[in-house]
Amino acid sequence: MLNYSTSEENYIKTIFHLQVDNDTVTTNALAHELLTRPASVTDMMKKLKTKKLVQYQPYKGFRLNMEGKKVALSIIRRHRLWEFFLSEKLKFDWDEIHDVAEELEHVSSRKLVDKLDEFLGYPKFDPHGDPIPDVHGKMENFQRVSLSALPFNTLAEVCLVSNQSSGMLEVLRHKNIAIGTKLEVKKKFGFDNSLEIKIRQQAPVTISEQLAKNIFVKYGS
Amino acid sequence: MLNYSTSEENYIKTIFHLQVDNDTVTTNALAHELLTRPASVTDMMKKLKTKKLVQYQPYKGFRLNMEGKKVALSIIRRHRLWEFFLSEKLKFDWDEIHDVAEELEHVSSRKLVDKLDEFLGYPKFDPHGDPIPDVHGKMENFQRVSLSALPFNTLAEVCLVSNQSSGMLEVLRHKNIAIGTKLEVKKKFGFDNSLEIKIRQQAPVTISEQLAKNIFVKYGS
DNA sequence: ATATTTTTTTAGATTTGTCTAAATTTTAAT
DNA sequence: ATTAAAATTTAGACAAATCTAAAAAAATAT
Ligand SMILES: [Mn+2]
Ligand SMILES: [Mn+2]
Ligand SMILES: [Mn+2]
Ligand SMILES: [Mn+2]
Repeated sequence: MLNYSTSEENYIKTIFHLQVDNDTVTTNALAHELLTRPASVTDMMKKLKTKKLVQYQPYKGFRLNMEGKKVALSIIRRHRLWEFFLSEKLKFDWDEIHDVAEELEHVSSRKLVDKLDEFLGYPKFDPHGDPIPDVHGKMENFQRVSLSALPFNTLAEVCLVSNQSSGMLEVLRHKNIAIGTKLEVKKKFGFDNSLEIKIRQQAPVTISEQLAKNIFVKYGS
Repeated sequence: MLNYSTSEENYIKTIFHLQVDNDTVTTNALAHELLTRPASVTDMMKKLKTKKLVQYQPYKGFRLNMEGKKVALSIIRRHRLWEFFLSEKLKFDWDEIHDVAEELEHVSSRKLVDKLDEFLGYPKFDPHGDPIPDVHGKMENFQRVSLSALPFNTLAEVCLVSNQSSGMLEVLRHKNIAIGTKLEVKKKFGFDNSLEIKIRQQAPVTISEQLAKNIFVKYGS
């Protein structure tokens, strides 16, 4: 895989994210996302086309091709591994890691990334719950977050309980929650950050903030 | 402290290293060191002068001023902390760390560097034995390396023994070596990498490779 | 179907960092 | 003191990445 400039990488990565939702990516959308001007996007699309990373016909929008997606995944891999490092090892707060990772992701030594991955224990998800691509670009196709970070009215499945104390297990059994349980969050009470959740046919249940933080769910396509 | 471009930082750092030996740094020396052309150096010196980081009069060479030195030290701090990280945590070989650190040093988040420093346990020396500047730019003014990395005929002082086993201590006592002993390496036998060392008035002694690797000495201005 | 608005592209300029070739200054040699 | 050589600077060009303003194309509205 060739080396690309920081600017090229930022374009490639952002196209990747945009084309998940929108089949074909528009000049304006990309310009808006990258805080740049449509004219700059057009210039870059010409360049990425000659480098055979995107399909692009003037006025018709663009998409990454196979090679483009491979490059994008390797950038996303670096970004999320660094985010994990910053959060897990350096104890950064969640809201501080993104901007730093945005710079670190452009240090492109293959060996660095793979050794970092090993050092971190091959994590599968970054601190935001987004899946981390492995060496081959493969990753889980769902998000994994704590219940307190799950968007409302989104069906999700319990996949992990971080605190395994007997007290925790007791309250889980009482509320009818176990690995594999499908649920959604209906409401949050700002007073104590407790959540009202709904499991299939059952009546709504209330969950404390502490409990919610220790229950991890997966959701998404 | 302002932010500087990668290119500016590489110039600043290299001037710092060159002006240790040479009182005033020349255009050619810097161009040679940075693998660039003298004309490019002149251009950059004009810029660094307007940014008040160097003293520079055409044809007279240049030096970093106080602010320039401060910036240089913060770049060297980042460089050496990352080298330590790569070697200590990611288990890179010594000869692979420099090029990667050359890139990582330009990620300038202050918080990142300070948290990395903390994570690493505030190391005082990088894997090459070069001192690491602290948050305030202060550092030891000597090198610390294992005896096997000490240049020939350089007076040095034993300051650390990494292996404290009784066998180790026995052989050290027998050879009259202790913390504070002043010595120099005279010769290396390629066959088994053993070293001939000289302690003050005493007759020369031979030291095995294994032993040499565990004895650390300090030397330099 | 035409006119209007929005989107996208082109044309031309700018900034940063680099280069080569030529001019200038300094240093060294005769 | 001249002359030759070396070091440095200037002049002018170029590539990368960006911008503004104008032109062109596509989408929308009447
Ligand atoms: Mn992120
Ligand atoms: Mn980025
Ligand atoms: Mn560097
Ligand atoms: Mn080093």
